[in-house]
Amino acid sequence: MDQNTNFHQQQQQQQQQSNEDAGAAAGGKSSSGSYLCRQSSARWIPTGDQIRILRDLYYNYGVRSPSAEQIQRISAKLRQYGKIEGKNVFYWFQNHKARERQKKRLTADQGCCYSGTGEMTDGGSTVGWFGFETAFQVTPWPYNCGQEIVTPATAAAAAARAIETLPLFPVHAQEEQNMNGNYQQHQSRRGGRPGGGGGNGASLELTLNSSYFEPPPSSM
Amino acid sequence: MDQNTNFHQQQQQQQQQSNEDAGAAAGGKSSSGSYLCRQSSARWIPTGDQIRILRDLYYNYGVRSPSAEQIQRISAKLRQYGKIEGKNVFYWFQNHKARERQKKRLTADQGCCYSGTGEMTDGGSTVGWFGFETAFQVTPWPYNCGQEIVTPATAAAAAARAIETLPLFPVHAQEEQNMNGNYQQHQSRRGGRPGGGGGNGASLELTLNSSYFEPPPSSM
DNA sequence: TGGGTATGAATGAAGG
DNA sequence: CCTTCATTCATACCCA
Repeated sequence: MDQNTNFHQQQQQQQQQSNEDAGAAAGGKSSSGSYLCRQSSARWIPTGDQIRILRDLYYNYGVRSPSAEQIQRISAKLRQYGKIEGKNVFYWFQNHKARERQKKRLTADQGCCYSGTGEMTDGGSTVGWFGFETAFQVTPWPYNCGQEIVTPATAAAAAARAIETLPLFPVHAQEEQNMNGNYQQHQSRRGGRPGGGGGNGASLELTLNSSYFEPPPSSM
Repeated sequence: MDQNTNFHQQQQQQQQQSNEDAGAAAGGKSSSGSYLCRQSSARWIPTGDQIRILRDLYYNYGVRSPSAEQIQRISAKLRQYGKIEGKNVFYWFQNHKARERQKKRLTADQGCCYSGTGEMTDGGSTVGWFGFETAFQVTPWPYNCGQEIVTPATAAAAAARAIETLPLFPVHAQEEQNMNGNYQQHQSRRGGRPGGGGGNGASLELTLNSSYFEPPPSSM
């Protein structure tokens, strides 16, 4: 029982131990197209190493939209760590990029700068979102008004060479596997006073129709 | 030990049978003896008011997939009732919609169970992608050393208007006594997730551009 | 205490 | 590209 041992990683690299997953590839997918029961993983479940590499390519080498050949190369490479297809790599980059943008879009925009509502005091907590983060590198996202991923030019330049030869460093795998999980959202006092405190029901009706049109209270 | 002492929030209308405002009392106590763990719970725990509003938007106003701007607005609004981030709102709608659908599907589905589809024997594994890669042949090297990324926080003004003009809460916000009778969610607790860090250590250096991979998907 | 359920969060895969 | 769907994991929280 790990009770509070909070060291569980946020990320879930579910199964898919090593290359070759039981059944799935072995033609086990035939029979039963029933949606109710998934006979085998219909979808690719990246292994920790695969994710590590992909993330490295993305953050350290600036790979964002690999071309077909690159995808082939990458997938071939990653295949060493588990079953994978080109489309998986393709989708991975697409999703990763899209989500990064989405996150940005959802976290800050109009206001530019945090609002002094009092709750948002924590700078880092608000940006938990996906918690992407290279295992080693850093990609300090300029949250807030920032609107760009830095990715040092060096890395970009290196990317060119990287892809061609795809160095891919020897993934030093061990220790932390929670590359993705690490966000610490302190939502401590979210309930500063939730409705319960004192008969919320009634007070609610007014708040909505009024504020919705106005800019956030105290924001900006 | 009272590990978490989760005093997150009161209210947790699982099945909102009684009422959200019911257990609101607890709020307010700050800092419990909990150490070692962000008792603040890693995940967002909506307050009764927040849920009420979200549900109202969902059921009474048909909001199902709010846009980024709407999400921001909504979250700003809900922030009055407790800490919340844009992603929370985003996920809330996504989950709510998905689950409603799933439920419906599960209950109304039993009649048609096809079994027998999946004609795709084990063959298409690696190549089930048809000409996908070919289609992407278009850009050999999209990323020059410059990291494109266009400004995100731009074209959005138009969409923003949507929510502003939305009817949004006339004055009565509640009464969405949810007509759901019983929830019957199946849960396939399959667990798993091994691999994690353990073991690779394979040196990953190599040269893909050589000829390790199959010939480039140059047109099919 | 443990099981069960509800639900937040994450992400692969597509659709448009 | 952006949005949406489906699935699954993780966890809060209830109840027996």
